[in-house]
Amino acid sequence: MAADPLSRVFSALADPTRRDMVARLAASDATVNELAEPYDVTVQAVSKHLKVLEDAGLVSRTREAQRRPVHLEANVFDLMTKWIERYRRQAEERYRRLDDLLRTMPDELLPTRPTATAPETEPETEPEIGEPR
Amino acid sequence: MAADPLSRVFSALADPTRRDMVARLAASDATVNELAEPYDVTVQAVSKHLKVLEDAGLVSRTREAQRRPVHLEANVFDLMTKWIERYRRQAEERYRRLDDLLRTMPDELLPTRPTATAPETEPETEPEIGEPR
DNA sequence: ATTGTAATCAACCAATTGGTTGACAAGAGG
DNA sequence: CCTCTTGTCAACCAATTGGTTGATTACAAT
Repeated sequence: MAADPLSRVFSALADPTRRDMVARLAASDATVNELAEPYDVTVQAVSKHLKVLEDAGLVSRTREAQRRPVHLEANVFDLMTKWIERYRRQAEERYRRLDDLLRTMPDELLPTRPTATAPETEPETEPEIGEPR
Repeated sequence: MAADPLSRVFSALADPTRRDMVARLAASDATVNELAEPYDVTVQAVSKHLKVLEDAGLVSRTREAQRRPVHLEANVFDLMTKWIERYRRQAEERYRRLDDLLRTMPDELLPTRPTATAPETEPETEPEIGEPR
């Protein structure tokens, strides 16, 4: 159960049952049994799912008598949206630049894609990347 | 390799190597060998990673001579952001309502959390949830 | 003290995952 | 025609995952 935080969050939400639990927890806190009720799996399986969500920081459990109400920690969503928006924006910026280039270029100069990386469209800036492995 | 589209996208991004590839593809298209270069795994492993990204719709390959340049399809990000934003907003809305309630409630009426689901803070609307499984 | 309820722990199992090596297909260029 | 480059396919392997059953912990209530 190693892995960086971002991987844990993405991985936790890669399961439909877990996503459904998150969706329901967005409406209100719930106990493990309440959460387990709609699914046709054992309570133990749901408990395991909750452990995954908890390890990802998406959920917290505050013990209260013998019940352990589960609470959604929605702020962790920011981790993902930040990552996604960063590269989405970068890709869009890239399209915009390519569009500009094609629009201002005389038709007879349009290249027939000599290689995959057209030097003009890729200024080779930003040597740093997201996560170096 | 079944699973719904959303699960595939989340799952594809749950791997650091795959996320790094997406990050680099946001800057420019690249061939499989170019992509494989920074990582100390075989080209075959990278090819497998690309298959996962392709199945998730995050990436497309257009064959071009014997090279197959890989291209990022950034629009698929919307699938995730839509899902995330929906429940993030719902959770925030819930906090807002709870804050309002506590602020307008006379101090001596504050309950000692009799059960996890306080009826006043959870109007029981919206019986439909994300994905019923 | 006994019983019941809520939840977790432990061991096991089948399927999936991320990696490997080795063989192969498809072009490009001599 | 041969060879090199680029990439995939196939079979295998260890580790992880999502599920099960059975036992156990921790309270509450009778």
